[in-house]
Amino acid sequence: MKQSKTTIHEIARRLDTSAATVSRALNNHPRISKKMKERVADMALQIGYKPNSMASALRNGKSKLIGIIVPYADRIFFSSVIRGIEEEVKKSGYNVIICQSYEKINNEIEDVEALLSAQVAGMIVSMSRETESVDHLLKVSSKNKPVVLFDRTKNNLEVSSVLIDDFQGAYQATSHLIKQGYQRIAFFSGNRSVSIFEQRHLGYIQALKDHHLPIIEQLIVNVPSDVDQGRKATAELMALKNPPDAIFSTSDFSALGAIKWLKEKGYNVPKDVGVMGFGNDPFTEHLDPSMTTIDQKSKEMGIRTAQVFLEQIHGTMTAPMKIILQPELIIRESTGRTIESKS
Amino acid sequence: MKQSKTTIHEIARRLDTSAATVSRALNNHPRISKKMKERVADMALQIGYKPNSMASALRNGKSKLIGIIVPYADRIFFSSVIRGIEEEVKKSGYNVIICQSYEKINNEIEDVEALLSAQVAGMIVSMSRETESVDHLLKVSSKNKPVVLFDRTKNNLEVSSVLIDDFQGAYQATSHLIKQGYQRIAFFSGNRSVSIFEQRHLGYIQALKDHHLPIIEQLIVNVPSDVDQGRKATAELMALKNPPDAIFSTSDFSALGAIKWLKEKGYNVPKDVGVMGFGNDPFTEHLDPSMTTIDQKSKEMGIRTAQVFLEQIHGTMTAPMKIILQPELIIRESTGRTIESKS
DNA sequence: TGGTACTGTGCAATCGATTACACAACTTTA
DNA sequence: TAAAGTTGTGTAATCGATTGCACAGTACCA
Repeated sequence: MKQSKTTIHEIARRLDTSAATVSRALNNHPRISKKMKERVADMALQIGYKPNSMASALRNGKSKLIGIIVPYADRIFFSSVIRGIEEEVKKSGYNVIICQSYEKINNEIEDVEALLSAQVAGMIVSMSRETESVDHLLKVSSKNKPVVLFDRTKNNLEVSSVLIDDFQGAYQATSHLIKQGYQRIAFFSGNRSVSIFEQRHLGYIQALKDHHLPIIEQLIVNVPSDVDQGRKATAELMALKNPPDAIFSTSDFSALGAIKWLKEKGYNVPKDVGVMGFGNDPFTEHLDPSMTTIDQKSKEMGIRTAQVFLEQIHGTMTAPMKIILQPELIIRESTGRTIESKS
Repeated sequence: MKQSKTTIHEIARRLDTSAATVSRALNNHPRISKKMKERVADMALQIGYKPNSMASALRNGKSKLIGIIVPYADRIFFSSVIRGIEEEVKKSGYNVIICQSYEKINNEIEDVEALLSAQVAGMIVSMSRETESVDHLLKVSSKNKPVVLFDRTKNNLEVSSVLIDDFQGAYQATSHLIKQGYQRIAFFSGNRSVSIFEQRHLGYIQALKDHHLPIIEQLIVNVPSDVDQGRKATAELMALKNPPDAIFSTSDFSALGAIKWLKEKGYNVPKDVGVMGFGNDPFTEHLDPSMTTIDQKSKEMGIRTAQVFLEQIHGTMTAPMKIILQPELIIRESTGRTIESKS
């Protein structure tokens, strides 16, 4: 009941002028007198005027909303990126709409439709595992709305992307294990059809080659990111005639499974078997032994992704760019075998 | 270039009818003939029409956007609630906008303004620690937009809220410790000015009383939710003449600090000292010993919060309601001292 | 002094969807 | 058969902000 409406028309009415003048005054239009601008500003403050962003978005076709699509909002990597994005775009007056694909391409497509319907200015996406084609995203960029991918991307895409250097991460991880004296390093690959896992695989291979270690196919296994799968895979590996003396997992969760299984069976981690994860999930720090892993710079990734997005918006859609962040090796106890302590 | 515009006017033009008819047809208006509805539906499909939700929101004053304000989007509890909310409201065609307050009241107020400006249909909020007054939220509900609080709330509020029964959670936790044979149970309280921590404190006290154990003020300490603070507090408690034989922390993080300190100093957890957390953060499961804690039903809380919100929207703002969820005691190793094994 | 330039403001259309009201054509009822 | 009701659709206003165009008034210039 206080103030029925707080629109520019209301301000205009009270100031006995027109809505056009009020609008221009608020937008600091050069042809409006200083005095009028002040009067408008005062009145706006007085009646608590807040612009209706939908109305202006409708009028000029550009909203201040950014759609974000991630597989799951409660996975620490994604929520951390989201945090970074929100933090960064808020400065420019944007808000973020979150959608979850649950790793399903159909949900992802529906989310894109819903976000287009909501008239977002553009989208930031980390693709579902199922996603093969990117047609649904090209449809967005063809509407002149920027699309920026992070982490989960496809190659040769006409959209920008922000990634970490998964090859480097895996390379550093493997090299670290080698320097610690491990010789038979098993590898838990993820699904190699996903680009990030393929890159990690290549980094692992390259590190072995560069250190003149043989590539043993038997030690390379496809393990989903899951504690129990990590357990199972470890059990199988350790049952080999020539079991590995270290495990490098592309996922912290399967690495956790490895550590749990090894501890249960009486192996000493890291003395008997070294274990290294990938992701630097918060739990890795608190394990016993604490887990060596690769930090993916998730919050930084969010910030950079947001920056790329804003550049695309403001720079009237410059050419797509690809930003590659360097991951960080986090050395902890689970790989802490110095060369001399090698049994 | 494909299709310049896909609006109801375009459909009307192609079907040689009016936008009004198209609008009615799409909304299944009873006065539109079956045949026309079919023709409109076909054409809509053909040109890939998607309603402009901003235009309709502008027209009828109700958008399909819900604002969510949390302290941090990357804290597992909040991201988990967000996940639940998104999952639930998506079914009704709503999207969620995420804002972070970073525990600052000023940010929270700004977020409210931004969300109002974005014309959200209502808000779901978990208040910052700093927040004392709720005026900024009443402003929203006075605009006839529902506000639902979760977890962090204030009493005697004219808005709905969804909480867990913190009193019960703490009561169960304390009782569990007592049943395990612990006698001198220390309590890491959070900031008691925050309602949830106050409730947990009361639950702890009541459990002691009901089991005829003394309340020892020395064992009740205010410890922020933080690993190092937990360490420090534990060190101080264990230096007492009569140190505790168990610690119940209102936060998993300070409980973690306790476990770490105790292990480092050679105490056996749970034999020498039992430790119990609150929150069921994912890391608690993977510790050694794994941590007994209280699950806060975060995803369920999100779903229930969303349901309450939608009821308020659709039920033309029924009276504010308060939903109290029952927490769940998750028994793990860190309190696994059976009575007979008591030294 | 007539003409050009600039300043400050208003009018009206626009963005896309919705809806009260109007009305024509047809059907039913008395 | 005239009155009343029903069916199907169109007209135009509306939500709030923006902006091209018009125009009045003043300043400046030759």
